[in-house]
Amino acid sequence: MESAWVDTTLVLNINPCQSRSSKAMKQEFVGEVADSGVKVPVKDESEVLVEELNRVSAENKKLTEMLTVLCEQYYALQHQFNELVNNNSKTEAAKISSKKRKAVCEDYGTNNLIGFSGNTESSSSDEDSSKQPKDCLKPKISMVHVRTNPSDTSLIVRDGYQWRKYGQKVTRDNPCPRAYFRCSFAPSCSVKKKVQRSAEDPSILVATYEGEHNHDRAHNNAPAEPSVSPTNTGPAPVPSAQTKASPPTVTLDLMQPARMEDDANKPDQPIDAHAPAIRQLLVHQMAALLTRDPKFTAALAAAISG
DNA sequence: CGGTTTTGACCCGCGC
DNA sequence: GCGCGGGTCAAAACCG
Repeated sequence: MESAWVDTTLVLNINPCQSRSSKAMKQEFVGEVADSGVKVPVKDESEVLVEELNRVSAENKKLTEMLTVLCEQYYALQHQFNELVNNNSKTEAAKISSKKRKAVCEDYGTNNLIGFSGNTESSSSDEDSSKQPKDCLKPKISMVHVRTNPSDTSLIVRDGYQWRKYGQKVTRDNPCPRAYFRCSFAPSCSVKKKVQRSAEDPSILVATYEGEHNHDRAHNNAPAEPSVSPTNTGPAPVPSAQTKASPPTVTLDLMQPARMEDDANKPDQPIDAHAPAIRQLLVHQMAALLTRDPKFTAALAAAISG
């Protein structure tokens, strides 16, 4: 993806001059002259158009601002959640098994939440305690659920790190293949990542991270998805801000709104130094996704002009 | 040409 | 012991 900062202003086909053919406009003028008998100055019409253009531009700007605010809130929530997860994980970091083979503590079928569920090995949830494998003591494991476009068949979850795919397998419980990735940025980094589509909802990618990165993100200025904390011990959850393909609705998979209250109650939450860049990237991505969808732009243009 | 992806083969743990 | 299935290896293909 391009790294350059791009204006996030939505380019919508809402220019009244373009939406109306010149022929139609001529006829309109002729009709006005014929009906009233008084020539309507072209200047007035152009003023109306300019006014309309300004109004649409203001609307456009407002939408962009709303998007930015949304991204900020999303980032703040994600940062807060990741910190909580990391704090909980440190208490259980001692539980590391050298065993190569691990039973996978994944429950894709019951977990449809979009977002980040860290440290599934922490077994803090009592519902899994009964069926938890006995050797489920392994390096830090976390899961990230990412909503993607269902038509997108790639198993790529961009999280800011550099991954090298080393295998793909079709598992029994899921017709979608599972891809295996290894961190290729540092040879000493043994973090692995498994990515598989959810069996229930193919639009959801489930990424399972094993291990901890012993390095920073691959490229700090790279157009990667915002990592919540550059020195995070776990994976960086990916903002799932994809547009739904078919309906002209936009689904932003953000955290529960109730969490915003928690965020407001903790003003001393440390803010990542990369936050502005991340926000910009988020806005950029969302805007790009939205503007790429002709249905969305058409619907938005209709809504604004209507 | 070097890094990445693909893909079939192989390894190994687990259940029967 | 055997078969199954998940995970990994490694050679070939691909790509910039």
